[in-house]
Amino acid sequence: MTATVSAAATDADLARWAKALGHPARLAILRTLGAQGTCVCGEVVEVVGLAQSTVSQHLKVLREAGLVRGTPDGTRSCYCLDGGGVAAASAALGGLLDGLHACCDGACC
Amino acid sequence: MTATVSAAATDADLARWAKALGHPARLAILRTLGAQGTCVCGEVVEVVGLAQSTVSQHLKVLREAGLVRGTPDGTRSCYCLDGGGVAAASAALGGLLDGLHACCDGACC
DNA sequence: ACCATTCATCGTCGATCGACGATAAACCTG
DNA sequence: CAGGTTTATCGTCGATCGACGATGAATGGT
Repeated sequence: MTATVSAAATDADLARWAKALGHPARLAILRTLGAQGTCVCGEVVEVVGLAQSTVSQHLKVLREAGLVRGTPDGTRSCYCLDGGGVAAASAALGGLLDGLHACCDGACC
Repeated sequence: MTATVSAAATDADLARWAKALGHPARLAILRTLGAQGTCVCGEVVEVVGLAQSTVSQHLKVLREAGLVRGTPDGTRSCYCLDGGGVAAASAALGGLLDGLHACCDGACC
């Protein structure tokens, strides 16, 4: 089932994912999309308590980072988590962080 | 050992960690610190190819995010990865991303 | 004691972010 | 077709980022 998670992630990819995650509002949006399965922008607007245009901007950032997919559905827009993107980001970030080992566990610094 | 990794990470913590990771230069710095066990700012400067003041700024960001520790060592500064911080960030980010499940695997969006 | 080295900080500059309101486009509904 | 809804985009504004050079403080070496 690990379809496209194996693509080597560059540092630019890592940074893009991390940057997209680096804002509380976007975390709230991701959680909202994941928890409720909510797909409608309007509901996200209510949950995060920001202006509709601001939420739209954050959704755009998340979409361009590949963490969220969205398709227009009539007058509304259906936004979902991009499972592949989330998995790739998780693997890449986890791999990065877990691959780091401190040179000295509290000894030298 | 893994003493304080269990502290509940807030969204603000998540965002701070992710933000600190959201820049290629800082990823390079982390990798440099991890790979070589390098502790001296000057070496990091050479590796990442940025001005010394810029690297110092990035190191400050990483330190304030809790991913790196640094102590002055004579005229130099000894910078190391903060194993606890890195582990906490990894656990928190991984937990967040792995806890998200798409409402529809490619079906609705 | 003097000088060289190393690093942190300051000031600056352009670029980007984050928020908002306003507006436009697309789409149902009556 | 007219009116209402939903969303994306534009323009704006202040704040922050990211880069640099210059400066200063602390230390080590001669």
